[in-house]
Amino acid sequence: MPIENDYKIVSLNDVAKSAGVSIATVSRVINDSPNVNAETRTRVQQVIKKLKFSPNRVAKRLRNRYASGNLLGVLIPDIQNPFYVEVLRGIEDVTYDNKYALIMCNFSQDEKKEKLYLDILQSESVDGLIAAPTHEHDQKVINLVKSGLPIVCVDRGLSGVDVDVVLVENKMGAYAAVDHLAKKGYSRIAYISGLPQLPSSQQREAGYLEALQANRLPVDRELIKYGDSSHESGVSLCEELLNLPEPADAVFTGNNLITLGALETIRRKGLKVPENIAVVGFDDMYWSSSLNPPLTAVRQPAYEIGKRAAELLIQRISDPARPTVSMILKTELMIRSSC
Amino acid sequence: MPIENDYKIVSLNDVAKSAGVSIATVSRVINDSPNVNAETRTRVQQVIKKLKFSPNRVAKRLRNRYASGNLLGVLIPDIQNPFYVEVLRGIEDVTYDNKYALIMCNFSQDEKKEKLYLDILQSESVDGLIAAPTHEHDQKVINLVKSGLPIVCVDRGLSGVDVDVVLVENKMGAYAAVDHLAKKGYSRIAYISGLPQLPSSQQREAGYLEALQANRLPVDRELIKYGDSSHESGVSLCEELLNLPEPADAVFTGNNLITLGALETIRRKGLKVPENIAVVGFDDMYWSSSLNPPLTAVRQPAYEIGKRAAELLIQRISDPARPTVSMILKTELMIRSSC
DNA sequence: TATTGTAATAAAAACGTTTACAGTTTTTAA
DNA sequence: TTAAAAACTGTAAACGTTTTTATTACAATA
Repeated sequence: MPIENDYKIVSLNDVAKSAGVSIATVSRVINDSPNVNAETRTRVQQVIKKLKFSPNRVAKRLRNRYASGNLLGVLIPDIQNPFYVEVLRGIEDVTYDNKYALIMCNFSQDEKKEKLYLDILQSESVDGLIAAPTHEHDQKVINLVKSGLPIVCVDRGLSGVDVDVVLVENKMGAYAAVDHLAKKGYSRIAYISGLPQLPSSQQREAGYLEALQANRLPVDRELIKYGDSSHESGVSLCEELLNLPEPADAVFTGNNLITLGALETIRRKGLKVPENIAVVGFDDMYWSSSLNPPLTAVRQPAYEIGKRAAELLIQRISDPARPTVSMILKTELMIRSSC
Repeated sequence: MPIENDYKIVSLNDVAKSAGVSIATVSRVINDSPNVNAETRTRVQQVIKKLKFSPNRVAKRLRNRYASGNLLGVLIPDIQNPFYVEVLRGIEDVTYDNKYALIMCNFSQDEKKEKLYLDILQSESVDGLIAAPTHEHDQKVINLVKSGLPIVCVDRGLSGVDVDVVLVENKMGAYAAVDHLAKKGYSRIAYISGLPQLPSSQQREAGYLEALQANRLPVDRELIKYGDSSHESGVSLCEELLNLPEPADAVFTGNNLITLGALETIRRKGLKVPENIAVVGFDDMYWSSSLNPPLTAVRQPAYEIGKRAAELLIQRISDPARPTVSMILKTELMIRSSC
């Protein structure tokens, strides 16, 4: 049962013994405390180097539960979505520069998994957490915020509690996309929504509706489809839209994966974009221009979102009292050939 | 400086006091030890539930450094590469089912970052590690293997040391791709390689050369380009190939990102695939058929790789003495329209 | 000279677990 | 009835840190 690991890990104690000082002194040396004799310091440093000592992070975190263990957590809804991967990269670049380690957890839009990972993260005594909660009333995350754990939300806010949040102008982004479609002359513009309980889905729907109204287009409830934000949902819901008695002539897709799913269906049916049906997607990808046809899309500054979120989190950790902020980033409509 | 966290975490001690037993008994209850009175057990369980106690993983790991802390590490070379994301998903599904938590570290093909993360992982006392080393002689990983830490390598092996490894038939995959191009009548077939020190790059090159030879095509060194496995390298190296006095009429790209980069260049130059230049890529993506044109590619069973690796790792943790295995998975040529 | 202050260091406690060991009670067997 | 065995429970040590408190040596001051 016990795993034998013949490798003896070197501890403060080993260093202390070898240097002929107490462990307290060694600790002071590695933490750059003042009040340690220059001579002693160099001697200890030499031993540290010789024994290849590096402090055990686990012990450190156990001891200092309220100081920094240099460990952050990230809770990602869906690692298959390139948007979140970009966010992750932004986060990681910042945390790396600030010497934080990162526990990344992907819960695949599964609430049970989310809960488990939150428990684990808490139990690992992370110093802070970046999360995209499943919905605005995600009690588990709300409790965590209330408990005082530094948290920054990305992509989705949290209702009824004061928390840092980084997101984009979802409504305006959607408006721009749909307005673009309308101005091009399309009149039966569909919307394939992601999970309807997500604030972002709702805001995008609001933008969609507003743009229709602004262009004096009627709202046809048949043209609004709700899915679960997955690639598969894009495939099937687009299929439904095309099978309508009076099919859509354009579709605004709620995220990356939905877009790709919709394109797949359109291609399989042998239809042409934008001749038979125009497409504008929410979320841009660096290879959007290699799609068939090059995709017109609402670009979210995903990397930037991650970067900002990480910066905010690190700030909050060092100053838990600073007032919370909501950072709203702009979107940009990337016009290519799909509309 | 110290972060105030008003949330009092409930410990074994709290439960013990509240239940009127010793912490040892509580520990036995949560670990399903035998030899605890049924009555006591239920009483303790009730208190646990009431106080919402959950054991502190950090303390647990510190105490039991050679038993399981239910924590694994993953070291990913490039999270932007959809291939690794699929591998990650495979790993995560298995570890989740087996109640392991995962620390995922992305080192972006940066050796310094890799080293840092390895140190952290070790210092976090992970029970095991899944890694894709930067090259066969990655000393840091080799040392870790020698130290006795359970490790499984994916995508790339490790020379001179006995370690579990999961990879694909790179050479045969590449052969199939290039053979397909040759059979279609292309004669100036280029290869854009990823990082040349990667075993996988070398094996793919070997397959490329072998297929040329088998089809009695001459080897033109100008048609082999070495990059760093990035999207950017695909963009620029493809550009070079097209600017050749006698340009390539087909290109076999060494991975996902390179493929996308190459397609970008081709499109920007106003060239048509496959009329002006045929493309076959290594690595398939679930949206490959939505590319312009639908991409012919060598599919690696990425999810499967991750899944197998995680299974092997968990096996090894519970039985450190079992002989190491190399698991070689098959590739599949997905023929679409880019060639 | 006696006292005080300061700098450097050591000793010890604490973080939350698990577990070896010891102690106590209950059960079993003779 | 009693000895031995089994079942149960508690005590304390240990994991590797940081930090508070105590100790020492020595210089400065009165």
